[in-house]
Amino acid sequence: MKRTHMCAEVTAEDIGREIVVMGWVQKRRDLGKLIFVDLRDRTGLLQIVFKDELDKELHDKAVQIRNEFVIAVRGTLENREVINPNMATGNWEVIVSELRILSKAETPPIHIEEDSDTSEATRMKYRYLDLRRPNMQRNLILRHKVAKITRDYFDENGFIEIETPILIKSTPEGARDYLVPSRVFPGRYFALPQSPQLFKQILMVSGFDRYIQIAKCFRDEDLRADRQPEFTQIDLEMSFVDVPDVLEMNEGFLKRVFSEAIGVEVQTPFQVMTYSEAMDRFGSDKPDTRFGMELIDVTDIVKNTSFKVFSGAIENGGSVRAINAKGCGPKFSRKQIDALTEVTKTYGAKGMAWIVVEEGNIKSSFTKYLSEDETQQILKKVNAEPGDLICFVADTNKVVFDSLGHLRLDIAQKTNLIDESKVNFLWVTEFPLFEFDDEEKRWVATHHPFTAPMDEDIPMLDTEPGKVRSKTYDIILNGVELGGGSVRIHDQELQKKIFKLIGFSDDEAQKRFGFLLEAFKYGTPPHGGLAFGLDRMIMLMAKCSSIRDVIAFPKVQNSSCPMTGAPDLVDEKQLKELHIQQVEMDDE
RNA sequence: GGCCCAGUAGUUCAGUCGGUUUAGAACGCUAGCCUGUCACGCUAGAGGUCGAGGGUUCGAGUCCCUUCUGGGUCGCCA
Repeated sequence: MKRTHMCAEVTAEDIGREIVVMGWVQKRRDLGKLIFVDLRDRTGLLQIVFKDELDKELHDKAVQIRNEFVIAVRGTLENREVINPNMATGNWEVIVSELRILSKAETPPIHIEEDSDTSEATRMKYRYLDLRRPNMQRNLILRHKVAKITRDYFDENGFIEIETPILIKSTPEGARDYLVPSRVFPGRYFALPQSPQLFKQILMVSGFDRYIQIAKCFRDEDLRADRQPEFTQIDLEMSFVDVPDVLEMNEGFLKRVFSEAIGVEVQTPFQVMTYSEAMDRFGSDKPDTRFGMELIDVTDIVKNTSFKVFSGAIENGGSVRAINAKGCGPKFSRKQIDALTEVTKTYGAKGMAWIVVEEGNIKSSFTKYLSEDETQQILKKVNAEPGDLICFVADTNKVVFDSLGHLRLDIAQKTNLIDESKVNFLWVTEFPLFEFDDEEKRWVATHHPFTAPMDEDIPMLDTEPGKVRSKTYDIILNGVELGGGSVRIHDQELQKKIFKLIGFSDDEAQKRFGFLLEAFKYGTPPHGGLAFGLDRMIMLMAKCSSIRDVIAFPKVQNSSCPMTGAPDLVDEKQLKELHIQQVEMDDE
């Protein structure tokens, strides 16, 4: 038998024709002398019918059919006696003349249906069954579409797709590397790439002008709902560009891919916000701009207050800021406000001060320590109205931003403040070039050591490196970091200066990135690029809450794969070839 | 490494204060009946290491300790 149609692709024109369809048995309804089977393939369902009166032998065979059997049927497509309006192919059915049971099936541990409520553990172990579910199939088909549109768009804009190696040299900064032992060189290791960063810059030196790759990347760090140890980036790099060129090209890409893949039309150019503005207004470098509740700085008002929690934080160089949860006063009990305090403590706050505004009265955890004037000034500054719940954190700026930024999201979620239909793209730009690493007591590159400083900030490299802004940009969608990149340094003298600032001696720089520095000696175009997290992009497009749902075979939280049992022990012989000896671990 | 949630039939769950003969329900599964079902229906039945180990107790699915598994999160992720 040769298949003529996919299940859901039959049309009215096929009525009366003999067709052959193949697939899995979704559901069997055995009425005795009449058996209905819903046959499923990638496209959907089609009802097939076995009638005892037409062919006794065929009917007896059909009695054996069970869920998830793989069968092939030949038959005639007919109009149904009773139409099912809830089914795409509900007008028709196949009157079967020939049946082949291609494969039997045991009762599956996962029911194949649109919304499974099966546990993650079972889904991961039986991933092949989980992937039979229509929504999982849709997710992976969407992923395929996005990959295709990506290649089309960048191809049309002069980008060349080039593969970079998976076995590379370890570069110590950044995330923990996955290592691969060398058989040929005892004691030496390849690393798996955390991103193709250095290779794509070298491709610019090679003159390819524009590079694109849908690249697998690896980072040996702990997992999250939106983080897997191996993940996929849409990675690109362009020559002879500055920041606006990169932004424009990628806005075009996002506009196109959202339109073609999911029919969502977005306006370009996107909103652009500097890092410093994002932190100030939202306490986050990836603000969700679908709602307000922005941070309000009350430091000036309480600078000289006798309330030590506030004045002490300010004396130590910190600040006091608030968010006003409009109308949330009556919605939160004391117990729930305590829960909000716990949220802020997660991010290092020592506590949270609050005011509930009532008609002609306020309830508060702290205003008794303030003067009447200070309280009134605060209420005015935060635009307090009856019904408002105002939350304050006083600490270092880092803790204040972190805790209030997350508290803002937490309250918005709890009170359904977020308009889920919004698609808010946002560029966050001008991240600081350096951060001070308290442990190592030195400046480290915020993005990576090849990121260019803003031209006008270059003079500050010598005086105030912490204030130097960089030519960086992150693309944020509804509070999720979708990607980021930068314009790179192409000037050798400037590069040397940066290395020096982050405490790399010439020797060290040579040892770590020598090949790149060597390449830069032979004529380097100005260049910059960006990488999108493909998994996250698909997750948001498919409205999933975990990237596991858009990856065919993801890892679970401890980075293992329950389906295959990886990672696993290997033969002693394999280890010997790789010059690896197992060391007994001490249990302490 | 820390904190939080969950683990009882193939699946999803209920199981009260530690005590009610044999740990229940729904779906699924098995068998029989059924000619227009599509949440098919009806009848009967099978199915349990209550994640594992230890402890407390006259008595543990229930309390305590340890551990495993899955999830969320902080740290981590240039």
